[in-house]
Amino acid sequence: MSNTTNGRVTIREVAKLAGVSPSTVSLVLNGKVDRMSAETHERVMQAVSDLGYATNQMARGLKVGYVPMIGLVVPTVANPFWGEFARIVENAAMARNHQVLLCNSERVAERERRYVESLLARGITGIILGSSPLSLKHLAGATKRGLKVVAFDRMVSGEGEVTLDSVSVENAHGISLATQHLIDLGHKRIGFVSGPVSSTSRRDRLEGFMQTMQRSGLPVPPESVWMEGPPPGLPDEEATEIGRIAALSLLRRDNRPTAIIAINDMTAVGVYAGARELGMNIPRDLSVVGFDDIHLCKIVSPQLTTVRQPLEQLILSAVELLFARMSGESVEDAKQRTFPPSLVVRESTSTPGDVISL
Amino acid sequence: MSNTTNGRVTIREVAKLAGVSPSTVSLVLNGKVDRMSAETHERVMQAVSDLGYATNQMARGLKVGYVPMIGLVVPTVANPFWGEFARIVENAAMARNHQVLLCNSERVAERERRYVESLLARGITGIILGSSPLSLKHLAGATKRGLKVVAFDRMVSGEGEVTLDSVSVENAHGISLATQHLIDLGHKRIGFVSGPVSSTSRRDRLEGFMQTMQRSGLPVPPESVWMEGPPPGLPDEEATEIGRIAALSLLRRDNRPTAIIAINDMTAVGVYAGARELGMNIPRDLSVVGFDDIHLCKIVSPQLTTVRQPLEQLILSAVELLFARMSGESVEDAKQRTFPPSLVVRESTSTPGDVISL
DNA sequence: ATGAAAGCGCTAACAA
DNA sequence: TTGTTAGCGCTTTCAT
Repeated sequence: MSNTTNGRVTIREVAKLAGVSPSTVSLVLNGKVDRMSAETHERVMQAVSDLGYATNQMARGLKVGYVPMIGLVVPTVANPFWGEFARIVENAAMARNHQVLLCNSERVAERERRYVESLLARGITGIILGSSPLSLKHLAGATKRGLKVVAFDRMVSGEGEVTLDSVSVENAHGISLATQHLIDLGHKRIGFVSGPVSSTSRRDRLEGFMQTMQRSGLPVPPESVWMEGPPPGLPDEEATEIGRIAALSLLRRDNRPTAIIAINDMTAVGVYAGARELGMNIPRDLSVVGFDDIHLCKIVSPQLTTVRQPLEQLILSAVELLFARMSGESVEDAKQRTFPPSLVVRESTSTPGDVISL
Repeated sequence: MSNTTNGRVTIREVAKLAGVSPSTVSLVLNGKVDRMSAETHERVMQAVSDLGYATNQMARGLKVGYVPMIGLVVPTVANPFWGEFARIVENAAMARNHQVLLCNSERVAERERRYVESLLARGITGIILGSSPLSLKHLAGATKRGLKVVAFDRMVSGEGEVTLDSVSVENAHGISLATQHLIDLGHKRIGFVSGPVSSTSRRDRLEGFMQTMQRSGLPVPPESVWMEGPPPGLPDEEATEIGRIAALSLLRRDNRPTAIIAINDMTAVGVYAGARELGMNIPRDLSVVGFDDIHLCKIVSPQLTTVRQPLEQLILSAVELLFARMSGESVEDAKQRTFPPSLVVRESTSTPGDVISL
């Protein structure tokens, strides 16, 4: 295969073997073969495969100014939702011959900024932003220098803010589906467990909840919506922990809710844990609904009723948008694509029973 | 900040501002300041920060032949175990100023090979192999060309095989802990759910099970060991599905096992699902133990008894080994580090009750 | 203690 | 239709 002593095969060796110049090889490699003799083309291809040549991406990247990679910034792939997310992004990127550089922001803006800076230095020109603080000021420098980013949270465009493309599910509508489902079952006191409302998607979900309750004339006492952050010294899996703590708090109150809507599935599973600690049975004593529809929903007991986010579609759309931007295609500015959610009723919701006393 | 029209700041501009030559700037950037006047050093640093200079990694990589990145190959980060794994690897790499390029092999060797090929082309010189087919023939080319790899499965060194570094938990011992725990509780018919024995870690776990049973004089009828693969058209989460199917099969037999040991936690959770489908209660009707101790163990109900793998330690050790190899430090050949597992008893195991009839 | 020069492997005008 | 040439931005001898 290789005939160099130590390193990899270069374009010159291919050229020599094929009896052409390096630039001709480059032309072939880059598909610019319109006005090339079929015979030359063939010879080059042969040499490439004989030598097992593969383009040195560092050299190519230096020359052309970019590299076939995209960045993926998520809070942490230790959370199964983001794990699934990352997997789908990777496959979509692979279909376009790109690889993905994984960045777990751990939700700290400074870390995110440093990551983005380093992506730029590596010649990456586009990133997918899974979730991010409400403000994107820390990314302003990068976007100004040409970094394309498409976000999953629809971004607020405040003053001094970057406006950018986004793809998202209709969050408010999704939650309203969930809320209405519970109301239809007969629930009147419904809790909402969110954690910090740190993104537009969270804000929209909360809003959808409030509006639907209001529409049905049901009161939402402030104590029934949980927006506290994770306990300090957060464990790796903050979402479940928030759910657990929140459930403990909400369910110990007089006039406790008979149902809880969680901001996402992992949090809902945390609510399961909290309710169990109090000896409650789901759904008999408490109905729970989540958001996202991760695999886990079908595994936990009882299977979780949730709002399905068409994740694959969303991501495919995001990746498509990103590649359009990266290749300089003109896309109307700051496109916001949204997709419809759907309610998936499983076992965790039922008509409210008698409220058990603790 | 930047004073170029469009692109990034280069080393020449820094040099100009500092009134020195580009090579001096490079020297500073690479910490070769032993015999440099403090004053020059200072001026360069100042210019770097004034201009917000950041090294172009493509150019640097081209020159030096490698790039501050490591590859991470796992079956799929959609599986929470590998998600946690990836997160820890990323943090460890970050501590060494490296980033990680994520590769979901989906357990297909050809895909793995293509990935590794492309990592090489990008100037990556080291990878962590989370799990891999038993044979590593498909990586022989890459290792021959200098790629360093440390694996999590201890690798068989058959003929024509690559021998490489590995870090792993004492798998057989871990399972023997689990098996003995069940035996001590009074279980006599214990099932083992593995899925395909495709790696040494799986092989070792199975072995540990067989030996411990034998030591106690307990028979292991072949039907009580499940080694079938995922159903064709595998869903994204194969591990849980294997567990579910296996449980369904094992538990429907006469003389069904009163306890099941699963090859890992996700599979154990799948066993939960299967048992539930049959109306069984865990641990009353069936004891279950897993392996790994992922976060989920504490979330599911009942909390899963499992064998804890000191994942953080393992990964830190692997990354350390990898960086030693990458920097050409002499490490004895094909180092195999192993770490001790520990049993974590939670709620999913108890003394066997009467065997319920289905 | 610092600078000049060469070149990593590739691509893209421009020439031929 | 193909080759020549000039860098991309950086590091690294080798001079000074």
